[in-house]
Amino acid sequence: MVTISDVAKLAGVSLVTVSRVINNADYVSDKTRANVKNAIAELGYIPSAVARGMRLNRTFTLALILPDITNDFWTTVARGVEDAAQVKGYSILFYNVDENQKKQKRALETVFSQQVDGVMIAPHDGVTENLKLLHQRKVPTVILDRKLDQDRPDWKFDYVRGDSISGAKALTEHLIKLGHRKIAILSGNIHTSTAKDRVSGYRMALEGLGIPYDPELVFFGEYKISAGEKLMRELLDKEIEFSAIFAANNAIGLGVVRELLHRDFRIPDDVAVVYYDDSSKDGINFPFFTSIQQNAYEIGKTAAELLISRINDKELPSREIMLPSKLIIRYSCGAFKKASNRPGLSLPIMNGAELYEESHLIEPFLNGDIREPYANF
Amino acid sequence: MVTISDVAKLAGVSLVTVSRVINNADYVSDKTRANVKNAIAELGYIPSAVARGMRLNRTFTLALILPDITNDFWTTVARGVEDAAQVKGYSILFYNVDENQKKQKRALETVFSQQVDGVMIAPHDGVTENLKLLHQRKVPTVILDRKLDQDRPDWKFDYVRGDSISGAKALTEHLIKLGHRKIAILSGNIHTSTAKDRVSGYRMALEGLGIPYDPELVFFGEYKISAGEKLMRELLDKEIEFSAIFAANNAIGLGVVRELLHRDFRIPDDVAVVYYDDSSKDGINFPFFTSIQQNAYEIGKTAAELLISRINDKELPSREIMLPSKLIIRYSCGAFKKASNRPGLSLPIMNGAELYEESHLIEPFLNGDIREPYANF
DNA sequence: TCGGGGTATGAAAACGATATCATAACACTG
DNA sequence: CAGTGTTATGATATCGTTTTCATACCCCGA
Repeated sequence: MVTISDVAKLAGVSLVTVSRVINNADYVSDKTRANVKNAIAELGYIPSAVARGMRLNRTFTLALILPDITNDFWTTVARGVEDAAQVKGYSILFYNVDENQKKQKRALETVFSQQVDGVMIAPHDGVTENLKLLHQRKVPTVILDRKLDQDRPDWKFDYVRGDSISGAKALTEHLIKLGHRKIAILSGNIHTSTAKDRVSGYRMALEGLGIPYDPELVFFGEYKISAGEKLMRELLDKEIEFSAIFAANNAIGLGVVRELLHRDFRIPDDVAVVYYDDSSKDGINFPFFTSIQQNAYEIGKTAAELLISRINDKELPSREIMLPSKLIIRYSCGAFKKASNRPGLSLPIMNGAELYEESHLIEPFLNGDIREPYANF
Repeated sequence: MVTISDVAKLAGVSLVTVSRVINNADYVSDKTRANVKNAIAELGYIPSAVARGMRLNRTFTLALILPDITNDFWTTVARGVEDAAQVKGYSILFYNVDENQKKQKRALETVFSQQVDGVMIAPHDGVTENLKLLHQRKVPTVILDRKLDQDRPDWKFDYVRGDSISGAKALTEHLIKLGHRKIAILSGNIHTSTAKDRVSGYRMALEGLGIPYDPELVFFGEYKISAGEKLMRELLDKEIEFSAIFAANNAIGLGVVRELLHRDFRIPDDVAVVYYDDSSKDGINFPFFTSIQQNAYEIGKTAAELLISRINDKELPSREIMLPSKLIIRYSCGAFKKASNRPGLSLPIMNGAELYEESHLIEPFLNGDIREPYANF
C-alpha cells in the first residue's frame, strides 16, 4: 500500500507537506505543490480514510438502518439517502434489521464500532433501549418515518417522515365518499407511530364526517405480508360487517389481497381495498391499487441532508420534518368505471394523475349512496 | 469516547491485557478476565473498528457497487449480500452508480480510500479502467451479473451471475412454441455481457428450432425504461413484421409496455411481450408478465460468501458461479386462457408455479400453429 | 538449589494520517 | 541594521488498537 510517506519521499519533501497539499492548505509554494501532485499521480496514491478517520474522529460515513431494503418504500428512501450523501462526500453503511430488536441492536453496536458520523434509523419500536444508546453516545441521528412514543426533549434527534395522519385521513375520506361506512383498518405494530397515526387519521376522517368509530374494525399486527393475511382472516372470522379494507402499508395490503382472493372475493366488487405506501414504480408496476404515495425519495434525501447539517453543527435544535403524501386513485377502491373502452389491458396502466380525471369516476363517487357491506354470517 | 485505556485503568491492568480479553487470547487469568469484562460492561466500551482497521489492515467492510438499488433485481441482490455479510460480521458500504462511468470511478476511489476488505460490483461496461484499478490494487473482487469482455486470467476476480444464455433460450423457445416466428429482442448496452448473452440465447433458440435469425429484429440500447420506449419506437418505425417482443430486462420491458399501450396495442392480443428479470414480489406485484426470474437473493448471498472466502484465502483460484434462472409463464405471452372463470380480478394473482399448470394453457401452446405477425405497413 | 518451561502481564513500536509547534528564509519598515 | 511579519517547511506528538518482545512469577524435576 502506498502511503503519504512514500509520496513525500518521491517528492523530496516531508509528509507534512504532502498532507498540506492533499488538504489544500495554505503555505505551500506552487513549485512544491506541483511536485507533490506529480508524485501523488505517479504513485496513484489515495489517502487512507481509515487513518484519517482515526486522527480526525470523523469517518465521512453514515449508517442507514432499515427494516428491509426489499420493500419498495425503503428502497426508494435508500436511493434518496445515497444520492444526497454522495453529493456531500459521505458513504453509506447499510443494515437490514427486519423489525427485529436483536438485529437492530447488533447493527447499532457495529455502527458505534465503525464510528460513523451519523445514523439514520427506522426504529422498530417506539422508545427502545437501542435508541437510548444513540442518545447517550451523542451520535447525530435522524429518525426515519416514525416518531418516538414519548417526547424526550433531551434526546436531540431529528425526524423525517410522511404525514401519516393526513394521508390516512384522505384515504379514508375517499372511501367514505365512495359510500363506504364500514371500513376496517389493518394496521402495523401498535408500538410504531405510523401504525397509530394511520389509525388516528382514519378515525379523524370518520368522525369528521359523522360516522361512528368502531374499535371492532381496528386491527394491529405487523408490517408484513403474513400479518396482512392473518389479520384479514381474523376479520373474516369475526362476524362483522365491512365493505372496505384499509391496509396500513403495502405489505399488509398484499397479504389482504392474497387472503381475499384465496377466498374468492372480487376486488373491488365485493370488497374495496386500499393501502398506505404505494408500491407502483413509474406508474406501471402494480397498477391496480388505490393507495397513498409517500415521497420516499424525498424522505431519504431530506434525512441525509438533515443529518449532515447536524454533523457540521451539533448545536442545531431538534428538527421534525413532515413531508406530504399523495392520494392515488386507481381501481381497487371501485372509484372507476371498468376500463372496457381501453384497447390494451383489461386494467389500464396509467399513473395516478391520469387516472384522477373526473370522467373516469363512477357515479356514486361524491354523492351520498351507501355501499352495502359484506356480511358472511 | 471510551477507549481501551479507560477500561484498562478501571480494571487496574494494562491495555494489552484488555486487548487480550477482547480478542479471547490465551494467557489471561480467569480473575483478570472477569475483572476486565466487568470494566468493559461498566463503561459500555465498544472497540473502535477504525483503530483496529488501521492496525490490522482489515476493516471488516465490503463494498457493494450497483447500478441502481431502485431496481427490484438489485434490491434483492443487495438483501442477499447483506444477510450473508451480517452472518460473518461484515458491514456493507453501498454505492449507486447508475450505469455511469464517472460515478463508478468515484465510488471506487472512495472504496479504496475506505480500505474495504473486498468489493462486489456490477460493472457498467466490459473491461474498464475502473476494474483495472481493482486488479492493480489487489482488492478481492466479485463481479456481479456480468462477465468481462476479454478473458484476463491474470485478473483474479470471482464471478456470480444468472445463466443468461439458458434463460434467454428458454424464454425464446417458449415464444416459438406459442407460434411466434418474428420475435424482436430489445437488449441492453451492447458492451455488457448480459445484453450479449441474452441475444445469444435468443439466437440459439431460433436456430435450434430451425427459424432464421434476423439481425433486423435485434436492438441494443440501455437497461432503462426510457431506452425501452425508444427502442420500441424504433422497431415500430422500421417497417418490419413482428409478433412478439423480448425485452432484455424489466426496465426495458416497462418501456416497451408503455410505448405499446400508448399506441393502443393490446397485450398479448396484438403483440406478445416477455422480459428478462422478473419484478414480481411474492407473486402479486406485476402479475401480468411472462418473464425469466433470476434468483437474485441467491446471487447476492453467493457473491458475499465467495468474497469473504477469498478475503480469507487470497490464493484461491478464480471462480465463476452461474445460477440457474426460471421461466415464469403468465399472461403477456398469450399462453393462458382468459381467466374469466376466476371471480376476483380480471387478471389472476398467482405465483408462477400455480400458473404453470397445463389446464390453464391455451390450445396453440406446444402445437405447430403460427402466430400471425403484426405489420403496420 | 538451580535451570527451564509454562503462564500472566506490561512496555514499546507500529499502522497512516493531521495538528501543533518550531524554525528558517525573506522582505519590509523605521 | 535590528526588529517584525509573512511564507514555507519540517519534527514530533497523537488518534486507539494489536503485535512483538521483555519480564516476572511459579512450579517442577534434576
